[in-house]
Amino acid sequence: MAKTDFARIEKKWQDRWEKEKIFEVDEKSKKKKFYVLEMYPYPSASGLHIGHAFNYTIGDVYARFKRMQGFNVLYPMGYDSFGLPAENAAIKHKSHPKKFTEDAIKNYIKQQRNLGLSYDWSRKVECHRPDFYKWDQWIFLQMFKKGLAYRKAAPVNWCRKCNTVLANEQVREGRCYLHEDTEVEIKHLEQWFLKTTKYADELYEGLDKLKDWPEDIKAMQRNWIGKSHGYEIEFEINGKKWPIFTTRPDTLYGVTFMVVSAQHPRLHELVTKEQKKEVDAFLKKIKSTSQKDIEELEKEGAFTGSYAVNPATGDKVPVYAGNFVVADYGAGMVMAVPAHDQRDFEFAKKYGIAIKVVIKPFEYDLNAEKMSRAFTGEGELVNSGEFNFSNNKEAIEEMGKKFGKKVVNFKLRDWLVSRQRFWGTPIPIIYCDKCGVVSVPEKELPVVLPDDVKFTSERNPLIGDDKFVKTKCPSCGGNARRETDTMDTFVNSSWYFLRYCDAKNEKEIFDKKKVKYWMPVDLYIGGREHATGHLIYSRFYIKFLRDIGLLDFDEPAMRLFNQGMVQGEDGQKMSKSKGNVVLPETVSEKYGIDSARLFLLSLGGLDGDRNWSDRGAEGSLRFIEKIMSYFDNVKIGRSSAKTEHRVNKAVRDMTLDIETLRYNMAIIKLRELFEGLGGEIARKDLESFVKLLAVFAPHVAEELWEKIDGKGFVSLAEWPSWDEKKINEEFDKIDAAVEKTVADILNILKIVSGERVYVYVLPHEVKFYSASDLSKRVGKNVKVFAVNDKEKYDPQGKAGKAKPGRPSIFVE
RNA sequence: GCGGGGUUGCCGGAGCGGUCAAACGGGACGGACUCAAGAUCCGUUGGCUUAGUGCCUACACAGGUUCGAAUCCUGUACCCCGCACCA
Repeated sequence: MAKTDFARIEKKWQDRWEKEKIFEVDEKSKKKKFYVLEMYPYPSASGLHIGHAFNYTIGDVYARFKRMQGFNVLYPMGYDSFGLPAENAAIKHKSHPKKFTEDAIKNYIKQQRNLGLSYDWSRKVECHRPDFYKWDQWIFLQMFKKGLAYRKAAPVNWCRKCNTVLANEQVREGRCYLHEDTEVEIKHLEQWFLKTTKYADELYEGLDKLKDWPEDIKAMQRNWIGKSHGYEIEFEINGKKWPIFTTRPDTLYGVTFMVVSAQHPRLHELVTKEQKKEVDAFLKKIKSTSQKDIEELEKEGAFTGSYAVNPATGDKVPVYAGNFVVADYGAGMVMAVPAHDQRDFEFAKKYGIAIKVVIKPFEYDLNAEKMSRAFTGEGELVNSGEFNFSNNKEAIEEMGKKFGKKVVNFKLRDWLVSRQRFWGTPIPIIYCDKCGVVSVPEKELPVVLPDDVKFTSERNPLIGDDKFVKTKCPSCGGNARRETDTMDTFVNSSWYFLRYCDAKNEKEIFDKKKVKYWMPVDLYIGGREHATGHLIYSRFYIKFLRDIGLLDFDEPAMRLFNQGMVQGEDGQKMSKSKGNVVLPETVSEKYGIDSARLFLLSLGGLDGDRNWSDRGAEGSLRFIEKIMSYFDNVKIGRSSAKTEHRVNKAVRDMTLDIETLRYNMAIIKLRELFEGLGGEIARKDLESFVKLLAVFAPHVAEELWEKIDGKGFVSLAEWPSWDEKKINEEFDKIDAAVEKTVADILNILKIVSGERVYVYVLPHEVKFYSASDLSKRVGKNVKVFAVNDKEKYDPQGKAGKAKPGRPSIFVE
């Protein structure tokens, strides 16, 4: 289909770039640094599809652009190579996940190379390699020392398909993030956690400073961290103080019962002998309810037999165990005000608990007996002792302070990092009967995953591997055993971008000076799905590493960009089962990868979804082929003022468009510029055109650069500058005038028939009107005269009607 | 329920106070070239009207601000996406 042999051109330039190592960088440069990063991929066995190509092309264009602008650009690639699919494949084929992983990586590299991505491959990071995960373990130990890595028994999310626990961030609507059909079960296990909550407030407040992060991502993080201001109020139960968290102390006089979470660790303290049976039955019932039904779940509970003393009224109110109270939010217990909270209302109705109105709506009265739902609006306090008649909203602060204290609460939970799987970073911990939990000494790192283990679907093969498990206690030298859980793979991605700065360091996690030079990331590109996972974890890691003195900045990435999805031609998500997967190899073969890059980038804003389209790719191919044939017989000489205007304007506008990631706009301007090239062109202007093209279609641009004897690689050429003085909007007006004249002629030709067209132009405008161009455009024989031309043919005296920018026309 | 973002011509999608009946691409249609097809080139693609004009209706809907709105404000409807029994 393509006339040009793109495969040849692509290979030629990819080989040269690689041979000359032109994209490799170091910190010694005097140039200003720029760090472009794409989220590193999990190397899946199925390889890359065109959507990945789109993703990486966004970064590649930017890296090329900044490089040409004279920045020292760090643009690395690596692999998030721990994870379940490889382990599952190993189980299935009785092999080792390492083999699957490394094969997949090889394939990825080959594919990415074929996309023409300008990575510095010398900095490649693969997190399944001991030289990388050693530092995962090292960080873990630093956290352990500071008490930020800790072990606790807790209700945790368990996916039976993954055969492991999951972090909160990996549970979506009660289901496993990897298995949409699998409901997560709650188990009570002792697990390792990282104390993300230590930084909850900084993670929350820091979002305001991330000016160049998308609003929706920041909103999602705010939502996830869930900072809320409220009051802690103590209720006395059986002589002990039990604090609760509330945002509505104004309703305190309306509390008619309390609800403690069914998962509350101290629930048993509240259950009396008489009620034990009932509570146990209730707990058993909840356990068998699947997570998914929770949305529709009716509020249920059981009376514990205990009573709490309302600090405002001194009244004793019953304490229930309930299924709608979250154990680890606030205090795991709530005060219930059925008159003014819908959940409490439903619960009270079900169990026949008193409903006491304490807020009266301004317009009418409430009757507790007759209410069909809770009143949650604003009103006037009643039945509230000294606070009667005040506005409930205004009373919040005063009542909160009187009966409790102001506190801030977060939804964010500590990060559960233990995984009961093999293919992850081993947790560097040893259990000794005498000394308890002991960390592996730093000099013994890494704790390496063994190669010779047998995989079964039953359990983590490390458990049965005595060579791995049996060890000596570093503290007392006695017999001890290693932790067999590994870490969540999101641990690796929390800091991999730091390792790129000093990927081969064997002595330390990284050279502080190098990281100081490159970090933070200037542009980070990746999917929106990482909003509340990776993008929070990595922010947390940065803050921790800063606090132990390794870093001197607060946030990993200054600017974040979430690309849209590339769907199949049918508008559906690409998947093997739908048969709509588009592979970069196929595309390259048909259109050349440069056409594909150009097409994908020109389909609209980069953050929107787009459908692959063979037709569209053909359109881009046509454009590239036209460019190539233009260069076959371009006349290099002097540019007209108009050409200079066009080139300079395009350079100016495209520079801004690329800077702001509006590649689609830049490509349109490139097309317009090309359409306007004609006649002689100065070498400098022609070179500018190739440079503008080079970021989008690098192989073709290199080929053209060579053809016009450009110096070195266009990939390293200096980004064109523009001269504002050469930009003269008059030229655009003239173009518009010519267009208008064409339209006028065609309009007249619609009404009258004629073969010869005469155009009469004011003398100083004659040079803008080319008879041959006009003839071609209107498909008739056109003659152009100056109005003062004595020789002109003008039988009807039309010439006199010509105006500036508006020639007169005669057709016969 | 809370939060984020949308709604533009046949389609995708620009435009973010006048120069807009609205970029660019795709599709469709007409023409040139050709024995023919393809490729390429030119044109049309809201309606009426006209020797190159003028007018009407248009950027989800309804109002408002303004000399002037697809663009700003308010409300309504619909759509997409996150989070969600968070007290």
